[in-house]
Amino acid sequence: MSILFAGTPENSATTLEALVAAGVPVSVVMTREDAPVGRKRIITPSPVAQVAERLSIPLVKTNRVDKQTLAEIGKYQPALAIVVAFGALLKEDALDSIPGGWFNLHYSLLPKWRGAAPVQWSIFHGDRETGVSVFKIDTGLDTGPVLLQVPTLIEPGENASRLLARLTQLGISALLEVVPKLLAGISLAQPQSQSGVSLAPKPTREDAFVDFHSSAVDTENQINGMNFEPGAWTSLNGEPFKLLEVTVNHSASNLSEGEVGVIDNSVVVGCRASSLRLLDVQPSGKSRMSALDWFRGLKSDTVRLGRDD
RNA sequence: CGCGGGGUGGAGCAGUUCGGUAGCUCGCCGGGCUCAUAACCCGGAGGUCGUAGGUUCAAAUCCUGCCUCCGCAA
Repeated sequence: MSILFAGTPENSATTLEALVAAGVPVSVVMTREDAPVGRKRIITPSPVAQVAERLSIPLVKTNRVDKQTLAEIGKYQPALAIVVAFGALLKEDALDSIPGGWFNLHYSLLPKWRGAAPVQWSIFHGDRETGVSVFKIDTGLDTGPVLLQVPTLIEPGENASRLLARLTQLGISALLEVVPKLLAGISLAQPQSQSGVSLAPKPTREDAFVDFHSSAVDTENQINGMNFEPGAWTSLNGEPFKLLEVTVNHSASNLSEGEVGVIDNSVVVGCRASSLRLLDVQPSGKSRMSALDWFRGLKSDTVRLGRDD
């Protein structure tokens, strides 16, 4: 009895490594093809590929799960497949090709936030609770019956990167609970609820643009949800300006929306009827820096963020 | 060779157009004031101006190569 593990990014690689360390019999790994990374566009194997190579597990690199790919995978005769952020949809012939079926680890409490970016949108919309779901993949987008869900509270000020790190660990424990049962032929899948469905498409750069016309709470949720992928940003003198770490400011301010000032030794920007403290920022062409350092080096005293002049 | 912005004491910046003795806001160290302080006052340490070469009486500044950080775009 062995399994196929399919995945691509960092959190998927972490999961693969943990499963193997716990004794899960992974006989073959599928990941996306090497892709250009960074400004220099250096062709780089995915994090999952790197872990598979280090662990000497057979590796199949492909961007589409077609007949040829299925044939290659078939050589290893996996009893079932575990998918953690692979990055491609599976068609019916693929789903039928593995006897035990394909199972996905998804970072939300389905049917909420189906799609590519559940972590980002759960924070963006100010959810208090999220979690992980293990479900059996069908031809829909994250619509299959659920085997196990583990909830967790979203912490105040938690951004998508930090939440993903926690959910990765939670997901590992969920898989370690489910996979042995699946290998033993035990499966207790429950259909997803018809109500409470929401979609979590990959955020656009526009989704991550901050204009400070919303309340400080909503703006903080937007920034934390969009960090660090694709990255919350606003505009400063027509240049992009990244907002890396912020928190709601609870002391009084009379700053207008987008206006920046210093209050109680911290940099504050006005939002609708409220304000936000800037902690870490990144001006265009510069490395990240503390907001105080940034403000100290400015020439002008009147600074306004978020306008598209 | 995709477009673009940087590299100046520990941090963030000015100075470069028009070469001529290293500046600002902080931080740090010491002292003072204060019931006290992240506030205020006085003093101090700390810089091969990314790097290699070139031009010049003289280069942070002008010319050339290289290294490196970053924003877009992909």
